[in-house]
Amino acid sequence: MKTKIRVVLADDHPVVRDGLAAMINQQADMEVVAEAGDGEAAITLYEQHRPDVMVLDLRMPKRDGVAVVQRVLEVNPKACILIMTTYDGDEDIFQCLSQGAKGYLLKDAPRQEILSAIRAVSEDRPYTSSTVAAKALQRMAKPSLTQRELDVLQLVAQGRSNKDIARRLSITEGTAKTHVKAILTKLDAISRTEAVAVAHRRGLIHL
Amino acid sequence: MKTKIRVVLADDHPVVRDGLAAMINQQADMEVVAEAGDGEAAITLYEQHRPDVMVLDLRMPKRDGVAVVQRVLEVNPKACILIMTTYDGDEDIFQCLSQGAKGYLLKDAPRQEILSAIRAVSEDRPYTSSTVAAKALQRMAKPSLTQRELDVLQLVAQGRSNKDIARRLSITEGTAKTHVKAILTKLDAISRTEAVAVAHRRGLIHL
DNA sequence: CTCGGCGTCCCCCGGAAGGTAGAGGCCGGG
DNA sequence: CCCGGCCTCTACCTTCCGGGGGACGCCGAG
Repeated sequence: MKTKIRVVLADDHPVVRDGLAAMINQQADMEVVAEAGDGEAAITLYEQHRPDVMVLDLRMPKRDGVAVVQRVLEVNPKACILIMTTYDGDEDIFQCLSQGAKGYLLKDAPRQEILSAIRAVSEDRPYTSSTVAAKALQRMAKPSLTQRELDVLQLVAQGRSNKDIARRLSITEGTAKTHVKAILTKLDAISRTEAVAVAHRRGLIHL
Repeated sequence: MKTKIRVVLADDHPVVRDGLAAMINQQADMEVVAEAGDGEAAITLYEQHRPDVMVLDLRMPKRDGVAVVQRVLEVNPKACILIMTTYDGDEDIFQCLSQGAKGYLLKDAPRQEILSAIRAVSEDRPYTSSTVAAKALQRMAKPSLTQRELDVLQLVAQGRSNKDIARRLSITEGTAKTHVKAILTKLDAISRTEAVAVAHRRGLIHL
């Protein structure tokens, strides 16, 4: 038999780590070599162990998944990273995937899917669950917000007025309104409140 | 040795169920007798197995935690239910606790806390993690929304205009505005968008 | 270089939102 | 029984939001 697939886990919930570890160690062809509870530990442990696969939660303390992917791929561009998160429709997913994460899974995936995703990624084959693939296509069609618009959107989501947003971003109220208008158009929303709802659904913002 | 504490798990993530099951079955004094992936199964399995403790996720398909708590306590008012969820600041928690759930935990709790919570609940002692207890006290001080206001809030959160809200609830626009005003006052928000942000933070609404 | 996207700024205007100040009906608890 | 909370409705007024334009400098891709 070949050597086992060495896996590092990163998730802030001990319960989830235990679950994955139990699931993985039960398999003959893979084993967990380390577990991290936050983003920084994840990076450290990756460098220490150089595992074949890293299973990564998107939402973590200290550094989120996106930052970890970025950093790890800087160190080792061939790293095989499997993203695992609770939410679909999350913009962060696409950031991770376009940055080079090899796979993406939802936490509510059945055991079998999780395991085959790990195997796929370990062989450098990309794995993306079909629901996510579908979302990706939808997303392509839709206009994306600029960085500045995301800044504004963030403040809009906090309930700030245009005037308030302008003050915080050191621009005029007129400019703030221009950005808000652009956001409304791109998100196909009638009011700022609806824009927030849509943006949240798409994972453009995290409340 | 006494008979083991018999536990039923209910969570929609296979990974989490595995993690809890592994953690629990490793203990000498407890065992998992059944696992449910949604609310309906949870109810069925409870009635079938009559476990000493039921560990319940708040967010589940088909029936959410609140409904399950209600139903199970109807059948057996002495049922020991431990709520376990990802989010704090969630209004549902208080509904569950006031309906008779015996304990509440966050999913990011360490192993030891989870296990001792199960033991406490199995002996009919209430268990509430300190962070939640603190929130409960804060909540007491704050004004609560009426049912009608929650209805309106739900629509506000979807980005509906006052006129739209009025139409959907079969009331006049003026009345809708009255409700929105009350919401703004109670949530201490300046604009409807801020109200949505606050309400979401407090778990009054789920987007 | 030229074109397009981005960020910044400006105008006008109608309509929606939010603040103020009431008032009547209905129901449950003291 | 009467008080208080809730839901409903009303009118007036100010401010803000959102739709429609147009304009400028900057920068990077073609």
